[in-house]
Formats: sequence, structure tokens, C-alpha cells
Amino acid sequence: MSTLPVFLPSSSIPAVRHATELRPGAVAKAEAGPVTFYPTDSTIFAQGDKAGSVYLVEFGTVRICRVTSDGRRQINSFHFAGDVFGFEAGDERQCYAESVDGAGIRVVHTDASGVPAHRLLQLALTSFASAQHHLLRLGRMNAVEKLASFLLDLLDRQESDTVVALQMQRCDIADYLGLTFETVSRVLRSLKDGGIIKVPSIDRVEIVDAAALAALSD
Amino acid sequence: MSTLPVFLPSSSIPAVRHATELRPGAVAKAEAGPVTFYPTDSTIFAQGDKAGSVYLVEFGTVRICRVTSDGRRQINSFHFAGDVFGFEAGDERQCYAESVDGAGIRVVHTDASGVPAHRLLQLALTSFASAQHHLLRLGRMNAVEKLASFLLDLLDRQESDTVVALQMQRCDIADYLGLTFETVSRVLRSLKDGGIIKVPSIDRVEIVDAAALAALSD
DNA sequence: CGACCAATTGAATTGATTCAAGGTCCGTGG
DNA sequence: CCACGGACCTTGAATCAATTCAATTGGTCG
Repeated sequence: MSTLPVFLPSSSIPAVRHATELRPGAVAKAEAGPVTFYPTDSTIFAQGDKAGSVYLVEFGTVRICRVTSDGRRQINSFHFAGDVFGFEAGDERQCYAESVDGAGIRVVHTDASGVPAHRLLQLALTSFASAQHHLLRLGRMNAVEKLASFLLDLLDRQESDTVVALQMQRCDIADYLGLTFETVSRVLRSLKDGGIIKVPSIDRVEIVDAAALAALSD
Repeated sequence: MSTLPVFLPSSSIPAVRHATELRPGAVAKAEAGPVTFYPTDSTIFAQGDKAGSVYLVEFGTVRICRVTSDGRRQINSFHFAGDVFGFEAGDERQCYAESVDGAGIRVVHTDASGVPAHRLLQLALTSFASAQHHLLRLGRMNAVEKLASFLLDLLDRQESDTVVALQMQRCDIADYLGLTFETVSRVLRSLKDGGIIKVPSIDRVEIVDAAALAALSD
């Protein structure tokens, strides 16, 4: 399997609505580089890399991860089309970023580029806010609440308001929510049995009873 | 118990080294307001408040919290002298801030003030980085690892390199680490029994074997 | 001293994990 | 076209880490 990113001729970019069309104010394309395609599981940046750029997701899904010395992985966040990720306090990356499902990414140089600092601040604060929200999930929610909250989060960030696409596998969800993949599987089953969701395919969840999910999620 | 902050005549500010002396570059005093004293457990800002300012800790300890609808509390961070807290993505506070032990705080207005955006960005990224670090703790560490990592964190941020002052009570530590206060108590005991720490008083921990703690913490 | 609050300690319980055994899906090659 | 292999997912049973509930200790302040 190739893990090398490749530059895309613009004709090969999938015909999905693009990040900068979805969120016009985020970062102008002119401020970002060309779209690079990262195949499934390829590395976008590694822990220890020199920081100094952020990244704009054009399409696909990205995960931001850290690992303990003995190999346990925590996924801090997932990023979809329109999201900007890769903020770092120091000059060295503390996390690594990988493509989950084949993703198109633009580099945004934060130093010399035309992106104004207040705009970068705004984007960084968005990342910070979702990290803070995730802290509550990890620290104080049980498995069912974590899943409920996660599904609603995805629902919020995707186009449909009934169907959630699960681009990542169960293991990714588990590492995001601080669970095991078996527990993720079991909880999805129990939500299904409770008539709250349907799982028409392995990577799709239909939200049948959003109110019930919301009640579970907090 | 009074929960109202009071303005301090400068003569009454405790004779501890001040924030802006500890970290000269952080935020100049001139950019911040006067020091306000917040007694133990008083509110600095509440969830739902209008955002728009950040705060500089001059002395004392602050906790940033969120609660679930049924009252479970997650403490996202503690802040000590020199720290800047209160960053918010939207215009409404998602978290609330309280004084842990009587804290002196300066307001820093982010809009009109002279603090340059790149400086604010830097400070926000610091908050973001520690939130990310905390995600790994909450998501993937067991109780012993959480405590070990927490103690080393405090050690890092305080003056002494052997003694940690625990200004917050066990319940705060528990709500920070996603544990119960009983578990915090038990883990401290087991670290004590293991000869890794000493607990000379209820609010002091002496780090006997920092290497062992480090080994446990990751 | 007595009251109160925080912290400790013990015993029973439980939610999630671990370990193990299938099941499903999909791409590849005969 | 179907059989095979491998990756991922599901399900079950046993285990365990942390919680819950309860009792006790310790420290502080009026």
C-alpha cells in the first residue's frame, strides 16, 4: 500500500462540494497551497516534525493522534472538508495526523501567508473549543453517552440531518472515545436494539430518534 | 461565604512573585486591568456569560469547569500565576471559571486592547496544547498513570523541583482526572506505599522518585 | 470541646475490558 | 463464477479496575 501523498491534477479532485465552497470565510484558496491527496492511513505530519503550517481539508477525513510509550493511541479529533487542523503551540509537533479514508489537503503557511492573525486565532479557538468539549466526554461520560454524543457531533457536521457516514472504522471511534472497539460495537448494537439508530451498512448510521440520543448525550 | 470578587488595594496583594515577573513576555500589566481578588470557590465567569476577555492569574489557582445536565463535573484545566485563561471560540462562555483558593486576577480585553493578535494566538495555542495533552490522560490512562502525570505536570509548573503544592482538594483532582475522590485518595496512598511520593501534609506532595513517576506517567 | 467538612479506608458492585470464537464483507485468483 | 484469505466487525464469557456505598479518621474553627 502506498503511503506517499501525491499531488492531484485538479481534474482528478472528486466532484464533491469543496471545503472553501462550504465555508466561504474559512481560508481562501489563494492563501493555501494546491490540493495534495493522502491515501488511506498515510501520514500527513508526524510527531516530532517541525510545526509552522496548518492544513485545510478539501475532502475526506483526517485523524489527529497521540500514542503512549506502550502503544495505546488517543485520537484527539477528526477533521472533515472545510476544517483547518494542525495548530501547534511550540515548533515541534506533539501529535501526528493521518488520512482516514483518502483525503485532499491544502497546506496553509501561517507565517508568511496572507492569513491574518485574528483569523488564525479564530480557527485555533475552534479547535480548542472542540478539544474542551471532548474533555467532558472522555472524563465524565459512560460508553453510551460517549457514542450518543459522538453521533450527534457527526450529524451536526455533515449535510444530512438523519444519516451519519462513519468514514472511520470501529477502532478509530474507540480510540477517539477512550473505549475498546468491542465496546463501540456493543453500544451501537444496544442503540439499535433500543430503536434509536439503524445501521443500514457498516459505515452508515441512521438517526431514528435524535431526541433520545440527545437525552443520552448529556 | 462571600462569593463576590473584591478589588484589591495594591498594598494587600500577597508578597508572592507576580505573574508578569515570572513570565515577562506573557501579557504586560499595562495591557491588563487591575488585580481583582476572588475568594475560594467564587465565580470568575459563568457558563453562558458573554465572552470577549481573557484573564491573567496574578496569584492563586483557578479551575475551568463544565458540567453535564445531571451534575457531573469535568475540570478542564487548572491555572496558576502567570497563566492566561478564558479563551472562547464563540461569543458565549461554554465553561465556567472559579477561584480554587483565593486568586488575584487581571482582566485582559482582547478586542480593543494593545495585545497583538499573534501574541493572543500564542497564548491560545498553549491552552490548546495542554487540552490536547489532557485528552490523552483522560482517554487512555489508568488511575495511577493519571495521577503520576498530573503530579509531574504540577511539579513542572511550580518553583520547587521536589515538592508539589496541592492547592485544590481531592474532589477537584478527581474531577480533573475523570476519577472519584476515593480513587484519588487510594492512588496517592499506593504511590506513598511504593515509596514514590511522600505526603507530609494534606496539601503537599514530595516527589521522592521522579523517574518512577515518569515511568508510570506514560 | 463539639461540629463540620474533607480525606481515608473497607467491602460490595458494576461497567468496561480482555480473551476467545464466530461472522461478514470484499478483493484476488484459480 | 465461485472458492479462498484476510481484515474488520460482532458476540459471548470471564475478569478486573474503578466506582459506589458505608464507616471511620483527621483537621479546623467557632
